[in-house]
Amino acid sequence: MMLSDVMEDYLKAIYQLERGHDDRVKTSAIAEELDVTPPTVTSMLEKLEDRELIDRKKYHGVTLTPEGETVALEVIRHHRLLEAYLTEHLDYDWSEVHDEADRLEHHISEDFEDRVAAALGEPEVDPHGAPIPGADLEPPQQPTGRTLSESAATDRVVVREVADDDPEVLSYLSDHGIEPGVTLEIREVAPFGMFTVMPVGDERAEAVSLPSEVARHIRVGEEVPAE
Amino acid sequence: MMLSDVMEDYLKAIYQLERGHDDRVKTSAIAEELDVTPPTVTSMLEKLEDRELIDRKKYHGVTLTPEGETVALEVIRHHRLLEAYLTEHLDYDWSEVHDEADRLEHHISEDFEDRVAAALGEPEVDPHGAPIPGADLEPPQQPTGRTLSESAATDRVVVREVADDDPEVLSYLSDHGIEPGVTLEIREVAPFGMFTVMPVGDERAEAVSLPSEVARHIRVGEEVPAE
DNA sequence: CTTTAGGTTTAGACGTGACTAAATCAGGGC
DNA sequence: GCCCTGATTTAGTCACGTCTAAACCTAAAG
Ligand SMILES: [Mn+2]
Ligand SMILES: [Mn+2]
Ligand SMILES: [Mn+2]
Ligand SMILES: [Mn+2]
Repeated sequence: MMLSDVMEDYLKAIYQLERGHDDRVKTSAIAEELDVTPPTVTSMLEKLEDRELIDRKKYHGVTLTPEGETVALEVIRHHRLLEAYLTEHLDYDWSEVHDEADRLEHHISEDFEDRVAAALGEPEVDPHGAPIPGADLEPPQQPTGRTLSESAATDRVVVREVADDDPEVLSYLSDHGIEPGVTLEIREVAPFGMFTVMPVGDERAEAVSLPSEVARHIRVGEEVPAE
Repeated sequence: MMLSDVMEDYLKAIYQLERGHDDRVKTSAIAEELDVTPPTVTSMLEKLEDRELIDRKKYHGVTLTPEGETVALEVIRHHRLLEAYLTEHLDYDWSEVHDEADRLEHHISEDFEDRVAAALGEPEVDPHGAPIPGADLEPPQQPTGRTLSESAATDRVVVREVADDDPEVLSYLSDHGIEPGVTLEIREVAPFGMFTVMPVGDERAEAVSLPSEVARHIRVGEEVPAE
């Protein structure tokens, strides 16, 4: 089955929207995600349905079939391995890798995928902390923990994942010491959802305030006691 | 100017056919090179002419404009840098890199190009011995020397470039000790154009016979006296 | 139960890059 | 100098992925 890169992007988008708890994914959600109009999405969904990559109920959204999910996971594996490779071996900053990976993900061979994975030592997470699907293309388990925006003042939390693709936001965060693995002390939660946090362990760190749109994309977990 | 990857492939093909001494490049030559039908080529040439990337005289072929040549050189730089990177850093054999590079060349950013070039130390040739255009995109000078098929028996020559893309042929050649840098002793030139050569300096090397189609793609130069 | 607003699909169009079949041109042979 | 063969272009078609405008369905509000 030969799929265009556009089809791959639709399947990836549907997968990610499904994980976002919209268990049936709506036309308008896909249109927004991929920045196309709803009629465009409808016609693409018809093609994906013909190929049995999605289940569709007219007017009531779609879900991926197992085959569709496998394709999506393959694309996501490519994407995240590329992001990891670019930061590890080509000196990219984590804020810069997304767009490059988003184009290349459709054009690398399975051989390339294997070699990149080997060069990295079969990594389990990408530079943003997102899990990289294994070569078996089983769905990685849903990340545990909560988002920063669901946390309370005075909590101490560890950043697990920063699920944002905007380079501006990402480089702002890393400039202020926020990246996966860092411990944060939550100083204040303002009523309009502004979180003020303080990276722990860095002498020169200062408190940073993050609006809820940003806090919502930061997944955090419990602080793990030093082993 | 936004160019599709298909347009880039046409410009690259025209560039390479121009270097092959067809100073005006014919529709049929491009069709053959890119494995499409002549009417397909004609309609693409009309588009490239509209964008002033080629000069076209109906029924009499095309030449690249300076702008078209720059695009072609950019694509070729991508291609050859990728080939070099894949062999140097991802453990590919020189016989395997062509197809991978041929797809990726259209999808990497200028930033990626720069980082790959830096990681390789601004290399001047790709793994097949072909010159890599510089970042300035000036045309590299035409390679000097002659092809193996233009050489005579008893000559000792150094392989400069193996200008073949077929992985089967390339891995056959490297299995028999023939790759850029190797010195060959020409043992025999059969009347039907079969060249029998012997790699010098490798104990276990045996003589290899190469038909003229293969010998024509091997560029050789004078043996350089050890410095 | 009816209305209506908003989301979805249908209808019709367009540009790209490919094809086949048919018309046309150019250059070599006579 | 005319003819013919082969290369090239024209003409018409198709699949893809996108769009806008219009029709249609659903579900929530009244
Ligand atoms: Mn993509
Ligand atoms: Mn990522
Ligand atoms: Mn290519
Ligand atoms: Mn090469």
